[in-house]
Formats: sequence, structure tokens, C-alpha cells
Amino acid sequence: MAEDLRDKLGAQHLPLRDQVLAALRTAIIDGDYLPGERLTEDRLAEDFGVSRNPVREALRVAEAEGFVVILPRRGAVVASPSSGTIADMFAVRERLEALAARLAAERATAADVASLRALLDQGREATQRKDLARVAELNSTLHLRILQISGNPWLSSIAKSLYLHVQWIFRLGAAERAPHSWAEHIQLVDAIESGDGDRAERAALDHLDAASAAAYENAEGGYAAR
Amino acid sequence: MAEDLRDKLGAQHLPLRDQVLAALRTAIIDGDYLPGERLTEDRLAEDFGVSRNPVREALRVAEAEGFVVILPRRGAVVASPSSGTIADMFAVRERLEALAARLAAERATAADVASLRALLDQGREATQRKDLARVAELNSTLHLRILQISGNPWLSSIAKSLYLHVQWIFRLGAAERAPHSWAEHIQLVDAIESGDGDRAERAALDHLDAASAAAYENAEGGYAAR
DNA sequence: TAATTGTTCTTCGTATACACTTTGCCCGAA
DNA sequence: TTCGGGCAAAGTGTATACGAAGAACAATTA
Repeated sequence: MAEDLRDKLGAQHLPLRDQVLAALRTAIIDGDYLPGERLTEDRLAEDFGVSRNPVREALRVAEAEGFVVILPRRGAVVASPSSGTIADMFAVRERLEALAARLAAERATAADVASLRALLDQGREATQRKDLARVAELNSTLHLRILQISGNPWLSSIAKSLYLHVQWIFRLGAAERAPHSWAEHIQLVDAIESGDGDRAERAALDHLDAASAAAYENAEGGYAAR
Repeated sequence: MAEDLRDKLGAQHLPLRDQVLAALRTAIIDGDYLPGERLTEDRLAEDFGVSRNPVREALRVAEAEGFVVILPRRGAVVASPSSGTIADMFAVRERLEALAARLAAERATAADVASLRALLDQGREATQRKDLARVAELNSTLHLRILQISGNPWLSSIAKSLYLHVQWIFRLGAAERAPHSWAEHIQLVDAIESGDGDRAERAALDHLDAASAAAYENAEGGYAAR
């Protein structure tokens, strides 16, 4: 939200709680902690080699972000994305990413576009190398970059959080749609470069529709709503 | 996010941290703690009559929600909504509330519509009584109710958070547009009742545009971007 | 004046203690 | 066997204390 303030003064300390939060997020996204799994404070503290306090603080934020559910007096449990909430998530994401694409188209500088093109190139190359993990990573980077170019911190922060959840679902669903979606990405960047907000928004929607359909299928297979 | 789980078992305990968080939020929204004001843990702990631990946990969540900014090793400060971020916020809110209106139109039951109508009636009455505080409150309730009817928990949770920020800005801007906006609300509920998603979305956008313009003016007057 | 040194205030993290719930298990009764 | 009760273990919620490290600010010195 306030990245502009954050790095103002010698504040590169990275508190333990933030490290724990990051580790917890990736552990959940990577499936190290599975949906429904119980997360006791002591255990997390031990896993991460810290005391209970940083863990508790990280858990509260993770709850706010929707990665865990906290039952009072019963503790934290890894959230279970049901297929219902997946559809809901994409409905929101669609609106938000469309807005991001429009804003990016309206505000992108030549340098911004160049950085997107560079990502596209790397993506094409990685696709040829069949390095799927790298493609997925570049995929994320591209989306995040567009959010950043949109210049709207609210949008950026909210969509970023949603995006993490998408990754989570995809990871669990195990399928990699990344290479296939790369053509859509090129359309999107072209549209952003053109400066045509309507066109960019349409490209984003097309892309999201396809991604949503794919994610939905995967999730249907991999999950049962609890 | 998971209200359905939350109240499953005897979990009406309401931990201190949640009470503190709620109190902190309202204190900030009500202007008891002003933007830029420093919030030391000791002070908050004393203000709320609790130990520092619940305070710290509440602060982390408040940060995630954008109410405070935490500078590592320097502590928490009440966030300062600049006019820039206000515009950004409304841009996001516009998309989200439009989606909410559409979904509500598509999913609302007769009982849902009736509850909205009831709120509208109470609003009209309160307007006649010139009870502005009550009108503002009903305003919030109406919007929140529509979000709930939309049946999309992500949408609901995100928009709810944004809505709190809107209230914050309005409160600080001191102006009350509420009565004037009531006509727009009627349009919105009519559209939802009609079940016409497009029409509902359009009504929401019209309403948001007007509200945004008003908020923006107020904020311009009441603030200087820091 | 500018640089340096102290001092103080706070945060950050650890550790500990303890009340109170929840859970799980064992055991006895139907 | 199954059900219910009771008991102990586990784990959260909260408070408290303490030490280390950083930041802010004032005082001191060059």
C-alpha cells in the first residue's frame, strides 16, 4: 500500500514476522501444508525456528489474506479453496485485471512497454526450452508488472493477493496452462502498447476467461468442496 | 471469508485482538487517531486496557487493511489517505460495486429485495427527520447488504474493506452527501429487483460516479497529500 | 557550523507463566 | 458393542518481563 514510505529510511530490516508470513504463504501455495491441515503455533514456530509471537502475527495476516482460517480457541487451519470460491475469485479478478490492463494502457511509458516485451521474449524462449516452471514464473512476473504499471496501489495490492491464490489453486491442480496462454499475453501487451484502454481491457478479459476455464477444470478434478 | 466455519462450534469468544482491531478501526475512522499520528504499542495497550500482544496482532491486520503504516523498528502510524489514493480507491470500488450490483440482480430472492426496500424506507424516513447520522448508517447497511446478496465472499470481503476506507474519508471530509444520494439508491434497488444485471451495473456505476465526485471534493478540501 | 557522541524511547523477539477450552482417550454402564 | 461421562493432555489467549538493536534527538566537541 505505501511502498513509497516503506523504503524511505534505512528500513531494509525485514522483521521476522514478515519472513514467517512469506514462508508460510509459499509453504501453503506449494502444498507443503495442505488444505485442512492444522497449524499449531508451536509447530510453526519450530518449523521456522522462531518463537510463538512472530508466528501469531503472521497467522493473523495470513488469515486476512485468506490462506488460513482461524477458529477461536482452536487454532489455525489451512484454508480449503472450494470450487465455488474459485469461480467467485475469478469473477473478481476479471474485473480487477481488466481495470489494470486499461490503466496500464493509458499510463505505460516506452520503458514500461519495453520491460513487458522483455518478459514476453524470455517467456517465448523458456517455452521453447520447455522450462515450464520458468514460464509459470514469468507469467506471474508479467501480471504483477502490469499491475505495477497501472499505478493504482489499491488495485495492485488486492489483485496481487488474489493472484497468489490463483497460483495456489493452479499448483494444487497440478496442470500447467502457461505455454498455451502465452499467445494471449502477447495480445495483451500489444494492446497496452497501443494505449487503447478499451482494447487492453478486452484482451485482459479474454485472457482471464481462458485462464478461469482452465483453473476451474483443474480445481474440479483436484478438489472436493469440504 | 469463512463465516460458515467460524460460528460452527462454541466460538463466540471474541478474542481481545479482534476487539482491539475493531476499536482501532473505528477510532481511526472516527478521527480519534488522526492521519500521521504515531501509535506506540504501549499507548494503545493502555488505551484499550490490554497487554501489548493483542495490540501487536491487531496492528498487523490493520496494516494489511491499509489503516496504518508500519515502519520497521519505528512503529505504527495512522495512514494518510492522499487525494491520489482516494481516486485510485474509487476506481477499484467502481468495478467491484458494479459487479456486486450485477450479481445481486441475478441472484436476489424476493426476501432479499424486501430487505433492501425496508432499508430504503427507513432511509427515506430518516432523511425526513433530518437524522443524518442514521442516514449515513443506513447507507452503509444498504451497500453491505447488496454485497452480501451478491453471494461472492471475495467480493464481499474486499469491498467491505474498501467501504470502511470510504467512510473514513467521508468522516474526515466532514460532509454528508447521504440524503442527496438516496435517489440513486432507489434506482439501484429497482434495478436489482428487475433482475436485469446490465441495468443494475449501470445504476451502481452512476451512483459511484456521483459519490466519487463528492468524496474527491471533500478530500481535496480536507487534505493535503503528504 | 558540522560532525560526533550519548541518551532515551521503542520496537522486535524470546521466554515464561497460567487460565481456560477443546480434544481425545479411557473406562464403565447399558 | 456402543454410548456417555470423566479425566488428562494439548493448545490457545493473554500477561509480563527482559535483552538487543535501531532511531530520534540533544549535547558536546572540533
